[in-house]
Amino acid sequence: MPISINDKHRDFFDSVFEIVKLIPSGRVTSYGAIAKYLGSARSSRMVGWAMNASHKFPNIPAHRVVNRIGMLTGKFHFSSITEMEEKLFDEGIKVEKDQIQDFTAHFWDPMIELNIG
DNA sequence: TGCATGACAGACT
DNA sequence: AAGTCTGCCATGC
Repeated sequence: MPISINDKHRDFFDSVFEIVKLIPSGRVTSYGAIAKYLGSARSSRMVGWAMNASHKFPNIPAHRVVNRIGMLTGKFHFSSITEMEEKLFDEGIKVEKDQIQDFTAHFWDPMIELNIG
């Protein structure tokens, strides 16, 4: 494995990736929401770290994860700083000055969405 | 080994 | 209300 993720962390990272993969196109969620869903609400920074590592894996829509106020703080970690915004735009999400417009309407909360049913 | 640093968030002042 | 501090925990130097 070229990635430096230890076994004991793989679970957390994997869980994060699983959730991120479940985010529907055109929807977004936050680091904190994912952390909370995983039972460690205060480990949102680790979710960010997981997203950093997510680029090494396929099919992880990291662009659908932003901070709690809908700001694209992670855009610098993409191959180009406009990639994140462009991908969101393609999914129908408008971004103005790194801020997702009408953020709450696009917000996808795993605590809610993954608990129904 | 110790200290600083994050794609964060919430508490506190 | 806005700025600061703290928890989280893996990494890098």
